[in-house]
Amino acid sequence: MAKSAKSQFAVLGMLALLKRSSGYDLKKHMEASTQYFWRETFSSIYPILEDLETQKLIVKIDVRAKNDRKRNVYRITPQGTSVLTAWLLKNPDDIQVRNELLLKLFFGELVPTKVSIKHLEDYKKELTHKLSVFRDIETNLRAIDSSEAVYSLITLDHGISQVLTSLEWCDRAIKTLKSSKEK
Amino acid sequence: MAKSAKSQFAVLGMLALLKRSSGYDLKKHMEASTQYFWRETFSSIYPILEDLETQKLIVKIDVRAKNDRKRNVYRITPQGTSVLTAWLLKNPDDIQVRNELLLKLFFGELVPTKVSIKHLEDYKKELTHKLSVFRDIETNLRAIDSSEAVYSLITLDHGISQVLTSLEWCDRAIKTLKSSKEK
DNA sequence: AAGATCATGTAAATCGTTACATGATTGT
DNA sequence: ACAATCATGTAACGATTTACATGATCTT
Repeated sequence: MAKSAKSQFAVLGMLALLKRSSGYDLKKHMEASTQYFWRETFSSIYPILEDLETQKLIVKIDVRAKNDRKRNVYRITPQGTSVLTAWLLKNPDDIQVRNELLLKLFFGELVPTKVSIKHLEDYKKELTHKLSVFRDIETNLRAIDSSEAVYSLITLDHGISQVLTSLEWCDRAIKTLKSSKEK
Repeated sequence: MAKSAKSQFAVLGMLALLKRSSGYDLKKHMEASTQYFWRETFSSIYPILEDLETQKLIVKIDVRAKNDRKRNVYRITPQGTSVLTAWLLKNPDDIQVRNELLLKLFFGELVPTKVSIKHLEDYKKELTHKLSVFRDIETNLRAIDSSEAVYSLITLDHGISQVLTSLEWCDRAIKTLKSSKEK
């Protein structure tokens, strides 16, 4: 496996959780769970599945139950599990963030104050939407036995608390900009 | 300029703020200010400066004051300013996040609980360090006239509040994992 | 004299996104 | 019949990171 290959591990891990899945389903599951901290596209998933199969970390299995569509369903192999586990044990690398909003705000003195305020207000809308999506996911997760969803709830809690903090920060920033404008 | 070219705008914007700077100084300034939400490497900065010069968005200026080292100092041109401003007005794209810690936590059920707890505790250390760096920067910014540093303070406030929230989240997550372990 | 830091770059590898392409099946 | 969505891929491009490379100047 390549040096970094984070996408490969994302796919391998999802497959380990799902037990058996096609590339298509994998994507759909990620959209409903990891979307806000990790996403993959079909264009990355399919080649990765081939790669993983070549490395014998996963195998294609024949499931063609009653009138099922033709699709490539995979499961993880023992080798795959051990490669995945080794990665999970390693201390995660630093997240390299690139926040375009913050960059534009940092350059704020180069444009009228109202531009920065506009960006912040647009961002608030996004955050509010995100929050409602998170709340829905939370409701669904709490409906099933929450002890089964411990890890989902932890990552979700991260998302919710970050969003709430961001909303408060937006308000503070808007207030600061409005008052600095008056001077 | 290329379609996205966010790095180019980061360089162009820094140059606009600094009035005149070499690639080297630009990098140093970014390390002291935007590092936690935007970073560039020398390998990207130098080619970008050449590019921007070719496009006449910046010009090399001759500063060779008393025994100064030889270095390429640039300033932004009027064209550069207008290209930069146009970009600053545009609504920033969504941030595409990839958080490896959250991904590993999401896969937490595949490894012993203590592994996830370890990751969280390591992360807390990082966050604590980051917080102390932020506090130092804050002290320095408040020392100079804070009305001059509005935009720096806003981005810094973002960093500090995110870190504080993350620390609280870590504690909640660790607590949850410890209690789920007992069952 | 030596080590740190200033200062600038090139080349290769890696990685990720976007656009393109195709066809089957299901629901209305 | 038609639209939506299931399902899988390829190709091109764009962007970023890492490794490599070099030499000057400053500090101790």
